[in-house]
Parts: sequence; structure tokens; C-alpha cells
Amino acid sequence: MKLTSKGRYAVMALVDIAKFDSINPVSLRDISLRQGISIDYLEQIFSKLKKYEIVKSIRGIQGGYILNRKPSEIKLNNIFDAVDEKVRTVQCKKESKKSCNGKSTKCVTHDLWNELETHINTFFEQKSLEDLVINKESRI
Amino acid sequence: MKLTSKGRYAVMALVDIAKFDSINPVSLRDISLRQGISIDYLEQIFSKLKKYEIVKSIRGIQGGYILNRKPSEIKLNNIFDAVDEKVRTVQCKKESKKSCNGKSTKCVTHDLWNELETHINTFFEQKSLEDLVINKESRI
DNA sequence: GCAATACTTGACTATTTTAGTCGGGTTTAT
DNA sequence: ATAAACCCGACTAAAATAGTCAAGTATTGC
Repeated sequence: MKLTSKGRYAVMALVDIAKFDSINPVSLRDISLRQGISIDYLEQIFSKLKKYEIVKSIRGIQGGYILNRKPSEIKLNNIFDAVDEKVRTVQCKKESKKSCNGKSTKCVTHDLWNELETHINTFFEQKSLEDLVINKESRI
Repeated sequence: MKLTSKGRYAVMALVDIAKFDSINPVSLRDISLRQGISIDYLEQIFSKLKKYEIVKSIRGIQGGYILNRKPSEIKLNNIFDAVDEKVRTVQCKKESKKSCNGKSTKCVTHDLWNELETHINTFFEQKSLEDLVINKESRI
């Protein structure tokens, strides 16, 4: 069980924007410099964040990204959803399908994973970008 | 973010033992047949479970594994710890070390990951093997 | 004793995922 | 025009995962 860097970077980058400027767009170049993440990788990440309407892009010189909503309205689960970093509820293997998708006999662990997923998601749903920004005054 | 099959299999196998027999050892062969997990892979997993004293082994014919503690005393986090499936608190990269391990300026996300880790672990600490066995009466 | 069952150990391998890189665009302010 | 910046899709290296394989050792039942 692990958290991958894509989700981590997404959070870091968004916190960076939230802290740095709430009006003018922030360029990936600046985020890259401040956070030590390659621009190319950031582009991948922001492409997804944009698709999920978490950020808006402004093209051309002086362009960059701005948050599409208030930090308090951007929950961590939105961010993780956007970058495909979801808790993987493991589906049952082909061979054990017969014992799993029947009516009454499901995998023992099936419910457990669902419950766990709910639990973790609840945590993420309650945490917003604002919570992270408020907690840490320091410029990174 | 995901759960790997090693942890999943470990839980499945232990639930299997807990359900099947609390006195006589259960062989990996039987678990393999019931759960559809290869014996070789189960061996790897049980080697770790044994090291962590979650199960006891009985060698020779009619041998197998038995639980070392009552199902109510085997918590999920014990199991995941045993098979190395831990929540990975991502440590900060070398490049950004300077901004992270200083006194007051830590990664924004640093605290977040710690908090998340605690949260997930709490969930696992509260869930025992017994909870899983009770919930599901069906033989898998 | 010996055969069969089952655990023990460690090396090996294939597949998948992750974490990026790279190249060639398009848009827009100045 | 040109430089800054976003856009997009393909590619790749490294690491993790999910297993396999082989050569044991211990125990029991006959």
C-alpha cells in the first residue's frame, strides 16, 4: 500500500499555487523551480488537473495556471481522482470469480476493501487545500 | 494508492484458517485449493507471517499452519506489517531535502502524509481477523 | 526404515506500474 | 516576429509486484 509521487506532486503544486498567487497565473516553470519537480512531469499532472476542472490554464507569455475554485472547495480526493491515484479496490481474480460474484458467497475480503476505501476517501474528502495552506505559513 | 495482492492474500489465507479449523493445522495445499492462490506464493507469505508470530507451523505429514493467537487478537495491521505492506510515507527527495529537513520549513505535504498514515493505521488496528470471520458466514 | 506429506529457503523471472523524458506542436503578449 | 508558456502523445528506464522453480529438511504412518 502506497502513495505515489504523482498524487504527491499534484498536492504540492496546488498548494504552491494557492500560496503564491490567487490572482495571476503561476507558470509551471516557477512551480518546477520552487518544488523541484520537472516541468515535463508537471505538464502531465496539470493536464489531468485541468481536465477535472481543478485548475484553469492561461496560455501564452505570462500564462500559467490558476485555481478554478477556492482552496477551501478543493478537496484532496478531487486531486487524487484527477491524477488517477485512487485506492485500488482489488477486483477478484478470474479463477475465483465463481466464488465471488455469486449471490451470497462473496470474497471474505471484498467487503473489507470496500470499507477501507470508504474510510480513506472520507479522510480525503474532509481535507481541503485550504487546510494545508493554513497549517503551513512557510514558503517552500 | 493501492493495496497489493500479498497483503490481500495474507488476509484471505488467515481468514480461511480461522474459519476452517481452530485446532488442527491447515495445510497450504488446502488453502491454495480453496482460495486459488499458488502454493509457492503462499509459502513466501506464510514464511513472513510465521516470522511475525502470527501463525505457528507444524511440519511433516498432517502438518500445516495454525493461528498463534486468537482471531480477535490478530489485527489487520499486524498482518500488513508482516508482509511488508505498509503505508509508504514518502520521504522527501534528495533535491528538496534542504527545504524539508530544516527547522521551520518543512514540505507542505510532510504533515499531511503523516496524518494520513496515522489515520489508515488506526483503521487497521481496530479491525481484527475475528471481525472478518464473523461478518461472513459463507465458506469461500 | 522409508515413503509421502508438508514446511523451508533462496534464487530467479516476467509483468506491470511508476516516474519520468522527449519531441513537436499551438497560443498569446509584447 | 519571437519568446514564454501551455498542449499532447509517444517513448523509456527503473523499480515493484507477482509469481515460479529447485533443492532442500522435518515428521508421521506404515
